[in-house]
Amino acid sequence: MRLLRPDQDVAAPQRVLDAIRRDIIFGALAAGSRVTEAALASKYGVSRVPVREALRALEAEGFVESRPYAGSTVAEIPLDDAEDLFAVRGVIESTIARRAARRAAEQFAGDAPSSRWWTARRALTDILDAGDRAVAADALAELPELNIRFHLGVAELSGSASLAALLRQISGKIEWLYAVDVDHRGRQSWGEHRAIMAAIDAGNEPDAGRLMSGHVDSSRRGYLQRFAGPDQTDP
Amino acid sequence: MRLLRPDQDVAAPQRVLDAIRRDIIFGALAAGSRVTEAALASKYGVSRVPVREALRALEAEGFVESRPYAGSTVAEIPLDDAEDLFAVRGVIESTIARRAARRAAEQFAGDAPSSRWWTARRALTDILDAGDRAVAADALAELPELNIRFHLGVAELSGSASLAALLRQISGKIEWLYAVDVDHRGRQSWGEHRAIMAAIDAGNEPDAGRLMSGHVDSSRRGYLQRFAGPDQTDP
DNA sequence: CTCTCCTCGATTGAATACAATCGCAGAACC
DNA sequence: GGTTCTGCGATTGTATTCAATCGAGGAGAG
Repeated sequence: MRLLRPDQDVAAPQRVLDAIRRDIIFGALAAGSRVTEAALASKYGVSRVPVREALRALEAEGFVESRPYAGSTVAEIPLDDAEDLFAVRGVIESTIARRAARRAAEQFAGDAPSSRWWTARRALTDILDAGDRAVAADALAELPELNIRFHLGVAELSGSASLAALLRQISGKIEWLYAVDVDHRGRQSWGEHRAIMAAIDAGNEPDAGRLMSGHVDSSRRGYLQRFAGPDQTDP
Repeated sequence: MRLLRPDQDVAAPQRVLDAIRRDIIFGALAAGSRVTEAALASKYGVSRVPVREALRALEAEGFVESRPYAGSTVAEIPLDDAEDLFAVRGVIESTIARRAARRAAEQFAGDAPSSRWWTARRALTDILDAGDRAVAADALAELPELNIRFHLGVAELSGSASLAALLRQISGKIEWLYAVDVDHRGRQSWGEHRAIMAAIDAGNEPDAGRLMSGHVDSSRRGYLQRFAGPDQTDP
C-alpha cells in the first residue's frame, strides 16, 4: 500500500545508481579512487547486490572501470576529451531539441497529447520554475542539478530513447568535467533555457536546434575560457 | 592456474553481457519481447545474479527497458531515430579517427610506442586481415561482427575512453537497425577500412576524419536506400 | 451480464552464505 | 642482500534463499 516512504523505495536500486553517479560527478568520489562494494553498500544502507548492479550500469556509462576480481575504480576525468565531448554534445543536443519541437507540434496536431508527453512537459515547467527561484534567491548551487534535469527533460520530450541515452552519458561527463561553471555564467546560462523551451513549444524546429546549439557552444566557450585559457594548444 | 577453459571463464559475467547484446542486435531476441531472468540464466548456465547485472548494463546502453517488479523487455528498434543516429555517429567516428591519427603520430614522435597502443594496433591488423579473407572467401556473414570490432578498435587507438563508450552505444544501435547491409555493399564498405587505417597510421588527421566521415555517410545512404527508399518524408 | 474485489501463481528485489581469486607480507632459500 | 615462494587477509563472483510485488483469473455482488 506504500503510504509510508512516499516515493523513495519505489526505486531503491535506481536511487543507489543515481546517488553514486552524483557522488562521482560532483566530486564526493574522487577520480581514480578505488571503490569497494562493501563500502558503498553500507553507505547507502543496502546489500552488495544492488550496488553491484549499479556499478555495472556505471561501467556501461563510463564512470567506473572494473576488472574481474580486482574491483572497481572511479574512472579518470576525461580532461583531454573536453573539446571533443562538447562537439559531440552539440550535435546530440541540437538534434534532440529539433525532435522535441517536431514532437510538440505533432502532439497538438493530433487528437490529444499523450499522457507521457504531458508528464514530461509538466516536469520541465517545474524545473524551469525551480531554476528561476534558485537564481532569484542567489542559490546558484542548485543549478547544476537542475541543469542536468532540464536537458534530460528535453530529451524525454523528444521521444527518442536512443538519443536520451546518449545524452545521459555525455552530459554526465561534461558536468563531471567542470561541475558547472556556476559562478561564472550560471545566471545567463539558465536564462537561455526559457528561450529553448519556447521554441520547442512553438514547434519551431530550426530555432530549437539553433538555440540549443548556441547554448551548448556558450557552455563550451565558458569551459575553455576558464580552464584551457592560456595553453590552447600544446607545443 | 586456468589451463582449462582458456579465456572463457576469465569474464563469465562479461560473456553473458556480450552474448545477450549480440542476441538482441542480430535478432535472436526479438524487439519488444519479454525476457525473464530465469530463462536467460538457464540459457547461459549461470544463476540470476550475473544475468541481472548484465540486464542493468544493457538498460544503461538502451537495449532493454526495465520496470521495477515488472521485468525487462527488449527495447524497440529505434527505426525513427535512424537518420539522427547516423548523424551523431558521423561526428563521433570522425572525431575518433582524427584523434587516432594524432595519437599515432605522437606514438612515433616520442621514445617508444606504449604497449597498450601496440596491442590495439596489432588487433586492428588482425581484424583487417580477417575481413579481407572473409571477403575473398565470400563469407560475408562474418563482416558485421568484424565491422563492429574494427570501429571499436579505432576507438581504442584514439585513447579516449569517453568517445569509445559513446561509440559502443551508438554503433550497437546502428548494427541493430539493419544488422549490416552486408549483401548490398559489404565488400565496398570493408574496402574503405584500409584507407582509413592508412590515414591514421600516417598521422594525417584531416584525411582520417574525412575518410571516416565519408565511410559513415556511405553507410547512411545505403541504409536509406534500402529501407526508407520510397517515403523519404511523411506528408 | 458486467463490474469489482480478492486470491494465487509467477517473477523480480534483496540479503545472506559460501567459493574463488588477487595482492601483499614475511619467511626461506640462493 | 636480493629473489622467490607461500600463506593469509581482503575483496569479488556466484548460488541459494526468502520477501515483496505485479498481473491474471475467478468468485461474488449488483
